[in-house]
Amino acid sequence: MSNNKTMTPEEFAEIFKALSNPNRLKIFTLLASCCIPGTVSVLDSDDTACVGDLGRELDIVKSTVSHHIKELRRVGLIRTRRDGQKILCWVDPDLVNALRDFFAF
Amino acid sequence: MSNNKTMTPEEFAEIFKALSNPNRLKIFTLLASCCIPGTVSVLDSDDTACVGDLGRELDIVKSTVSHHIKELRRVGLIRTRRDGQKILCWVDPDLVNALRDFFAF
DNA sequence: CATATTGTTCGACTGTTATCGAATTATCCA
DNA sequence: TGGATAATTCGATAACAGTCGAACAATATG
Repeated sequence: MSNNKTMTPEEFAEIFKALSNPNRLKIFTLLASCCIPGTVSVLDSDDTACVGDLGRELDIVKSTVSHHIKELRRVGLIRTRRDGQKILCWVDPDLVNALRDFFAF
Repeated sequence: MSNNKTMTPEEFAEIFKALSNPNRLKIFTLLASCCIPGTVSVLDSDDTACVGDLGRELDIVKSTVSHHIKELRRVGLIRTRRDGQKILCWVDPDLVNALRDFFAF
C-alpha cells in the first residue's frame, strides 16, 4: 500500500538469497507468525528479547542468530528496534507484499 | 489448484536458493513472462530452443544456462520437455502459487 | 561500582556455488 | 554415413556463505 518503488532483479535475488538458508528462513517465518505487522515482536511472553528467543526456539547460538538478523535486515525483510538490552524484530509488511506480487501472474 | 502438499522450511529454502542467483532469477522471470502456464515456451519465434534462446537473450554461455536450468528443474520451479534437438521449458504454475501463498499473511 | 544479561564483532574453518571452456552426447537432415 | 546444431557433463578456479567460540560492547540492576 505504501511501497510502490520498482525493484530490480538483483534486488529480488538478494532477498531470495536471504531466505535461502533454512535457519534464516525459520527466523523469518517465526517472526512473521508471532508479529503483528508494524508492531514489535513479543513471541510467547511479553518480556523476552527477540534475538535471544529466536536462538532458544530454534537452537542456534546467538552469534549466528545475530548474523542472520543482520542479513535479513540488510535486505529489508525485517526491521529492528532496541528496547533496553533487547533487540526487537518484526517483518516489513511492504516487502512481503512486494514478494507476493512477484509471484502473482 | 492441484498441488496441496505441505512443504517443509528446507524445501522452501531450496526454492529460494534457486532464485537467489541473478542470472537464474532472470531465466525464471523470462520463462514466466513468455510462457503460458502449462504449455511450452516459445519465446519470440516458434522454432527456437529455450536453452539457446535464454543464453542469447541474457548473454550467458550455454553450459551455464544448462546448469541453471537443471537447478530450477531440480527444485520444481520449471518443467522441461525435449522436442527434437531442443529442450523446451516452462514454469510450474502450482509451485508459483505455493510461493504466492507463502507470502500471504 | 560490580555483576549479570543481551547482543555484536571477529577470526577461523568448512563447505558450497557460479562461471567458463573443452569434451561429449543427442538429434536432425542432406 | 557425415556434418551441423543443441544441450549436457566435466574439470578447474575463484569467490562466497554458514557456523562456532571467544572476545568485546551496551544496558540494566543490585
